[in-house]
Amino acid sequence: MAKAMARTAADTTDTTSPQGRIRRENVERILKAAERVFAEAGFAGATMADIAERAGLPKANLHYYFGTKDELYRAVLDNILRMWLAPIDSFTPDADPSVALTAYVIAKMEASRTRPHASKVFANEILHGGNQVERFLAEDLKSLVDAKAGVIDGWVAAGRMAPVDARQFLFMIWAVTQHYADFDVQIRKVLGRRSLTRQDFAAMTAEVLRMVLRAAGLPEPEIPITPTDSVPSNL
Amino acid sequence: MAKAMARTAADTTDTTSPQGRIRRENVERILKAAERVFAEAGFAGATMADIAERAGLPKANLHYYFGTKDELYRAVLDNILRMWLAPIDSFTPDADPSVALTAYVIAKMEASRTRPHASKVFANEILHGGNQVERFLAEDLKSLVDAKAGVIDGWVAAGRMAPVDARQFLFMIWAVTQHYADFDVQIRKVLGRRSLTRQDFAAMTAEVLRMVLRAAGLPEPEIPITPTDSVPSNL
DNA sequence: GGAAAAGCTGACTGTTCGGTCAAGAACTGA
DNA sequence: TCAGTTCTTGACCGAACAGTCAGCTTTTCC
Repeated sequence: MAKAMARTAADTTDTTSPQGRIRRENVERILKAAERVFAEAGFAGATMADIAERAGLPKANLHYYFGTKDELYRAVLDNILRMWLAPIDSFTPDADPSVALTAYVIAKMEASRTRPHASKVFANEILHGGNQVERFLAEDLKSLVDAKAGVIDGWVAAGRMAPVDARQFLFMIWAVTQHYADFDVQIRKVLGRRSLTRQDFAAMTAEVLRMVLRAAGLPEPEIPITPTDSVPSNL
Repeated sequence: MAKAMARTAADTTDTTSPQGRIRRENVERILKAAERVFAEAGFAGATMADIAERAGLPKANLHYYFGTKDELYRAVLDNILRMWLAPIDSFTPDADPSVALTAYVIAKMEASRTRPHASKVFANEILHGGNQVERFLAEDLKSLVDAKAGVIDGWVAAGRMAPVDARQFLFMIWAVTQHYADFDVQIRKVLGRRSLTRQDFAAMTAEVLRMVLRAAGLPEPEIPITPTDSVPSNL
């Protein structure tokens, strides 16, 4: 109950405050370890001891920075949600549908490749009722989808892409791209691969893109996809 | 350690044996309750007490039929896996791609509608490493996918559908259709619906089908989809 | 250099949960 | 009817776990 206790999850957001170097570093280490453990074991299956071990810190230290397991979990989720919304910015009324869709699919596939744990934590949360993200879904995400569905409807009305139910179309993109992170085990086993390389992802991305563009009634790109290694990460 | 203890999960499979009526009924009740609780809470988050309460039986009774929580979980998974493979039977070399794909997508969407808990339990298992289904994935499912990919490749080679990577195409169908069970919370919140009715599912199925057929370069169906209520369930 | 603040942590606690057990009730078949 | 089998269940146990805390060290800032 020391005064320091008051500085917890919420402060993670505040990257401008002059919080100590030590605090910042440790919070980051803990969040990184927690994201991984929560992804692998789910909220209930994860233990503070596991997370502590992965972070290389004693368990009591976690409780110093994050009062409770719940608080730590919410901090991990916050981190993930903030990242979730960004890449769809490419959807604007004036944008070329092909270009916007291509950029979006590539960004989502890159997210699945580079931050699979984040995707899994989110999937796990939704799967088990999403109580922790109810507000996010019903407000932030809904607003975004409403807006972007409007953009897509505009594209359709202008004859720039085939008629689709904009919301279902977005669901399809999410489902397919996130599948490569969330169901990686299944994909690897079915393909008989031990792991999915960057090359694998490049090929899968190209194929997903092809199918998505076809579903939108758009011509397939001539240029092959070259994945970059630069994906902004706030973790 | 009574002799009866030996009759556990494995017997669930054997529906022909003249096992007692009471046993059969209770095993079924427990499996049904367990599927639901495991779906809602995951393996670690589910408690035997929760399952017992949902089944309307004392906890010790569960341990009489299923020795351990692990054993019960495996029985639930077994039940689900058996169901997983069936609907893709419509993929045969001589079948019409449009008809086969339509039947498959409808079957998968119906599974998501009528057995969402099963889908969630499976998703949860894969999400957390799939240790319990490793053999299923690497053997049964891989064989099936290899075979059906061959069928699809044949369709493509015969010019009966657009060129696709058969395996990625199957992943897409799985991802999209299962998404409606696994991510139902997200879908409901984004659409602003309290629940998804049969009519909602009919509309979503039609849209998914349209996108899948387009992705396969096939003409869209003239006839609207009319969902049936008859989905075989072995639970 | 020194005092206050921030950070650290081993040892501990209360609770929850999977699993056990022994004694009895209900069912079965001859 | 009766013996054997199957089924039932409250009470209990040990392990695992989240969370606490008091006393300590390190850092910060004047």
